[in-house]
Amino acid sequence: MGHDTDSADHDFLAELRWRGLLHQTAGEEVARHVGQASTAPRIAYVGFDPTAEALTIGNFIQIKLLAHWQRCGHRPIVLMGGGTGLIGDPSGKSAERQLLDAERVAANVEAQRPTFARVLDFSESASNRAVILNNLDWLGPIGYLEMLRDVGKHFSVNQMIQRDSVAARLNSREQGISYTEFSYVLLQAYDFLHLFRTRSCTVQLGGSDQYGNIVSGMDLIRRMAGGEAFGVTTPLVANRDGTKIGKSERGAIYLDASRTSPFAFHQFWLNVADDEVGRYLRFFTFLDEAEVLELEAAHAAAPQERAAQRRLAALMTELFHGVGERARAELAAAALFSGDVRSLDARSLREVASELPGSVEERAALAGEGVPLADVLVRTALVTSKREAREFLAAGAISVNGERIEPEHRLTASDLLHGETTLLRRGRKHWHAVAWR
RNA sequence: GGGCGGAUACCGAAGUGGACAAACGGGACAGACUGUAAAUCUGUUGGGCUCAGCCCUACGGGGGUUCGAAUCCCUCUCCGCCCA
Repeated sequence: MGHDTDSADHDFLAELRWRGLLHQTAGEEVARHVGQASTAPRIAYVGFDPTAEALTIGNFIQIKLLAHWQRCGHRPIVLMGGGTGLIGDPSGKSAERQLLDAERVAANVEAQRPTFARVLDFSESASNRAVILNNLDWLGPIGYLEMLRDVGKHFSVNQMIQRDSVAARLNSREQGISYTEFSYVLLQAYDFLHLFRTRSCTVQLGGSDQYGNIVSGMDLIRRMAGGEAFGVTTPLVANRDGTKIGKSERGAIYLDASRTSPFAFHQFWLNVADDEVGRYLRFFTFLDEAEVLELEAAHAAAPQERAAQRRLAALMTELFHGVGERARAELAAAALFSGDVRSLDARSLREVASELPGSVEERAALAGEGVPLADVLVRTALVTSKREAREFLAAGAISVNGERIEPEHRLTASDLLHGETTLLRRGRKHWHAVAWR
């Protein structure tokens, strides 16, 4: 099999197509512009909305779009919406957005930066190295009159109100749409124009909800610069049942270790459903088609091995958290899911415990009769009330250090691992580390 | 502006003076079985306690009638439908 993903003779659209990441293209002969080996390297951008300080695996698809672009020999631009983030894109939103203040947006832009470096090549030596730009740099200084006169002139309100995202809000009595959000498309179109003029950027990539914004930018480039530009969108990636990818019961999965621990991140991928794992491999990893097909075949032959999920989890964790964290996550997973935590040595135990939610308890409470387990449980995230704690205990859902215990169990010194920690578990998957001080 | 109907737990939805922390369905959580899967079966699903029992808070908000109110009355808010 060819590991030729870095070579420039790869066809970007074909790459997206087999992965199921190609939704629509916009522009005449887009395939010729971006596709073949014979064409010159092109420049494309994706806009990112800095409404959160951390990116989720949902955002990763868009970053990955740029990565494929780069691996096909083209040059990617990450456009942080420091300016547009102050306004808010109405696309795909059913309610008016909360406006963020400029400092918040600036902070988020900075916080997101390192995540991009994990996926894109920013090295000086690369001829097609990625760059990060912030549209506040050009949207900030622009004057209102200038915007209305030079850019607004080219937009027809008649067309703007036809757009689904706008029409839905216009027809909604409760929500409505503010003039601010209504005008959003001018800014994004202007971004594209600006990048076309200053960076020779001719392609905008994005999710399918960005199609309208992208086409508006292409129009503006034609009208104001007499140039030709193109757009490529990805489908909305969702699970087969229509639910959003990347939501666990604890909320979104972030790419940043401060929001989602490497262990939780690893677990997320490991728990992908059988009938989704093939799509996940295509969507999220850089494995080539032959490797994916091979993994799928292996998985179909022996689903209980979950080779596909393991590979997926390993690749993703390594990509965002590095080899060391991946190894730690795998070690922790092996110990926790076998339930065999007693055999861990002190160092491994500490590492495993550090991957889990934890709390600190008074060591003195363990003396003599000890402390009722239920009382300790309420202070963990495993249960929400003492009543619930009793319920789980009665149902046999709670184990201490990997072993089932009686509902009336009291924690004593004998429940300490290496004299310092007790690992509690609810059900199969929910762990909590108690440190005794 | 007028008329009618409605607001019940995470969601849908019963209940129309006491046996209601509230049927039923979905969801969620847990147990069994498994592969950290799916399906299936079982249980739980407001909070507290000295836990086969007791106590507190709850049926849109506020007030009232009554020994007793999710249920009756007044009022406010919001939603739906019809008429202007």
